[in-house]
Amino acid sequence: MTEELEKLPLGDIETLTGSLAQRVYAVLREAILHMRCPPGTVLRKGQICEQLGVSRSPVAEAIAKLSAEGLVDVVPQSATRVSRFSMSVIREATFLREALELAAVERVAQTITEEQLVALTRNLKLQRLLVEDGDHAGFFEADEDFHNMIMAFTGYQGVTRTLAGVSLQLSRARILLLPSSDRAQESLREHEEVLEALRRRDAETARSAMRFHLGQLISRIEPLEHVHSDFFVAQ
Amino acid sequence: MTEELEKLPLGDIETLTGSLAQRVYAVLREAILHMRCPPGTVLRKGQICEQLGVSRSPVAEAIAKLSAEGLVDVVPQSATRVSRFSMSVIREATFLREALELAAVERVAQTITEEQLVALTRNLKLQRLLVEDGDHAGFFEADEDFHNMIMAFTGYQGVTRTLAGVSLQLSRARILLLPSSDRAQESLREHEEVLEALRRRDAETARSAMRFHLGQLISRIEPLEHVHSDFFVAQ
DNA sequence: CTAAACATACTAACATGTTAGTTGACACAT
DNA sequence: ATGTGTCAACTAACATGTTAGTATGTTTAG
Repeated sequence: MTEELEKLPLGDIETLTGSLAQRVYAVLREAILHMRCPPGTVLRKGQICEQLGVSRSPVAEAIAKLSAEGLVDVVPQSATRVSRFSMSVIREATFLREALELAAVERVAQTITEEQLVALTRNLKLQRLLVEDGDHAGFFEADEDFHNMIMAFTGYQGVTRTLAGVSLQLSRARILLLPSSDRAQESLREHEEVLEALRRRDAETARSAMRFHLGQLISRIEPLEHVHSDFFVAQ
Repeated sequence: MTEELEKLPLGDIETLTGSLAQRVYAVLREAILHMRCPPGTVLRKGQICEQLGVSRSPVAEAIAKLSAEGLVDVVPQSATRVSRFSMSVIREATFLREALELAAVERVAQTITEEQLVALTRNLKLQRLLVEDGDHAGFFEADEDFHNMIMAFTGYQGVTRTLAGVSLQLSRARILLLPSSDRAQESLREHEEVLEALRRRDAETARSAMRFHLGQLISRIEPLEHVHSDFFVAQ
């Protein structure tokens, strides 16, 4: 038996700024969200320290933060694991995300400026190009940008951040959907309907268009529980 | 000059459970939320360690958590202060709270059971008694219970927790309103209207009744910026 | 052969020593 | 009197030593 010392697939800490603890947090979070550390992976403090070349203090702080966000499960005195998906947590996140995005789009419909409409229009043009090129990953990003822009247009700086925190698990699960992204076309169409309603300052229609659009995600995530059953908690 | 060694008004750590870090966090958080450590108070790690009889590690972890929640501001290498109120943060929290509570009440209107209606009715009876007794603090609690019960009735366990995190600053500011709580009467009336709509399973009316009710708070908080200007950040 | 008890190795949690950045006071030049 | 530079004291951030709880593998009793 060769003692296989598996290295964790972590990014480089040198390229980041901020305190050591923040950088360690960013590296771990990125690896978890992009599924390079799949659910169930055991994270050992000692190993992380060695690999990143830092001491245990900043690592402990980073893990505490990840634990608060629900990205890792800490078993006291024993082990730390990347948390598995839980359908109930995902359904909850869906509810929260819908609540926030609907409130945002309703408000933005009443306050949106010409410049903001131009920016959204430009983003949708980009989305169209990416769909035509079949660039799934690119579309994924532009899609997130579209939603984030609307959140930002509420004028509340922290709302985007709150949404990000709330729907962390959702974003993580979304990555699993990337390979089968034939939905981009429809998604684009739904985005256009939201924008169309915003152009007309029609809050009610914007709301229902967004509600329909967001409703598509959960029905695409639910089958994953069986496809990737090892990523989900036992029920 | 007598060297005044001001003790922080912290609760006792012995009475709590969980890891040391969790207990330290709970003690600090409680002192901040109840304004025993008013905004601007300087928290020194060394002092906290000495007073609670713990080492710096758990204190550091606790402060990191409070910092993430925005209850304290850490100035790197220098000092940690209890954060001051910021009207823009409060307005943001108001927006988020409204988004979540409206979504919740809308959903609950469609799913509420008889037992849940009974529980809410009982809570409102209690509220009425407390108003008649002029027990402001008691009403404050029953009021929070009412809202939390509705959140809990969504069936999403984490939603109540998320709301609590989101409207932390709001709760803190609400404490300042306690002395002048002649609004309890009206507040009770508004609660009754929400419950009435829930009884009829009328989601739309429940939503607008809740929206009206929540809208009252921000207009009562805004004047505080001038009354307690030392608790707010300079604008 | 099975199950329980014990020993061992390993981990997170906690305590404490060390480093480096910030602040504020005071001296000094303008 | 005022603005600037230096320095000392203090703080959070980081590193490392220590403790205690958990899991696992082995041994031993039934």
